[in-house]
Amino acid sequence: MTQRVSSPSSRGRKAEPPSPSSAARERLSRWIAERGLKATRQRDVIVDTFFSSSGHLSVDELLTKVQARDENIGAATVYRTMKILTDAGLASARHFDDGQTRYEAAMGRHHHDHLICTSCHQIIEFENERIEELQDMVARHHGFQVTRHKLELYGLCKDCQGR
Amino acid sequence: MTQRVSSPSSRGRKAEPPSPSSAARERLSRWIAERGLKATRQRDVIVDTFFSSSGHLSVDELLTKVQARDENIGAATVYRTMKILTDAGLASARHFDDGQTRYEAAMGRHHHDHLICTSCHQIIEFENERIEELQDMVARHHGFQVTRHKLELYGLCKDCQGR
DNA sequence: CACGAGATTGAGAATCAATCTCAGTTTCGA
DNA sequence: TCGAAACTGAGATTGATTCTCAATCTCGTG
Repeated sequence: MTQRVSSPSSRGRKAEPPSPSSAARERLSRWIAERGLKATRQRDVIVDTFFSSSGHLSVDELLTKVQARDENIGAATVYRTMKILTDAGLASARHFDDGQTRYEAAMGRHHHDHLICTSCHQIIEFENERIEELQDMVARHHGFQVTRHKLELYGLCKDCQGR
Repeated sequence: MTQRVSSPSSRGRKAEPPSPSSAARERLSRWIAERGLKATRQRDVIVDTFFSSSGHLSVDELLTKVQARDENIGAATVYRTMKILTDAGLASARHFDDGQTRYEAAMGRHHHDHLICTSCHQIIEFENERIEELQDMVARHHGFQVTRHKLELYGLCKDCQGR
């Protein structure tokens, strides 16, 4: 909210640094081309903003950042674009218990779960192979074929426990 | 939707079995009395309907059943009553990925997690002490103090895999 | 048993996130 | 350059849940 993307005082020059998300952007171009979609300025701004951010962004947070760059971009377009990004496997949607969909970059990332601080809303990611194995065991035991799972631990992070 | 509670062809005889929910109802009376709330006919109907059902009921499903007994009871009252039941620790709210809050009876039940069939929407409960332990380990490792967690495995149940 | 303060109720309005509609705009291959 | 088809923004709509409020009900007290 108070966070603002420091607009790089572009003076026409576009330094073109090898952004870490360039691979994602390429993949998106391909995805878009492959199915007859179209590349648009709005999508570029949204995708760019999304990949230059980190963490688990809600649509609202993303919209705010996006509108700091182009105030005319509407919420519907952000929703639509994030859906495309998700379909393309470049972002993944998360539904924590605050009723808002949050997105995180997914470029070749390994599956992981989350620790969520209910006080400061910090989100920590973790992976635990052993837990995954046990989950598979449980599923197998019930004849279930699991396609995805969700493991979320809610509580107080280190910093929020004293207070 | 097409599912209907098979009315047990009651023929007048009501064996009066020591309902498993009577303890819950007593606890609720106490809870209500303790904080100056009031017992009402609507609440009785809702609570009764809830405890005579099994599984993970959505508010909508519960409302339908409730209105079969008293068509004048409104949705708001069902929402309000389930909130009380939850606060009293007699029901617990679950938020699976279908955007509806579902409630299950909680009377002295042990914590458990869920396997959810994305095809027939069957929900299977399970407990796994080992997973809980590992979760605690992960939390500890991050200095987190976990207050609750959510583990849901989505996929196809045994019956839905062939089809 | 009647009273009455305060809790409860139902209906509809209000919220909130997310989706849909639609008329005007933009993209991109021919 | 053209035009079919995809996009876009604004505002309407949906769906779940909560809120508002006037009318009603509950329950301890006299």
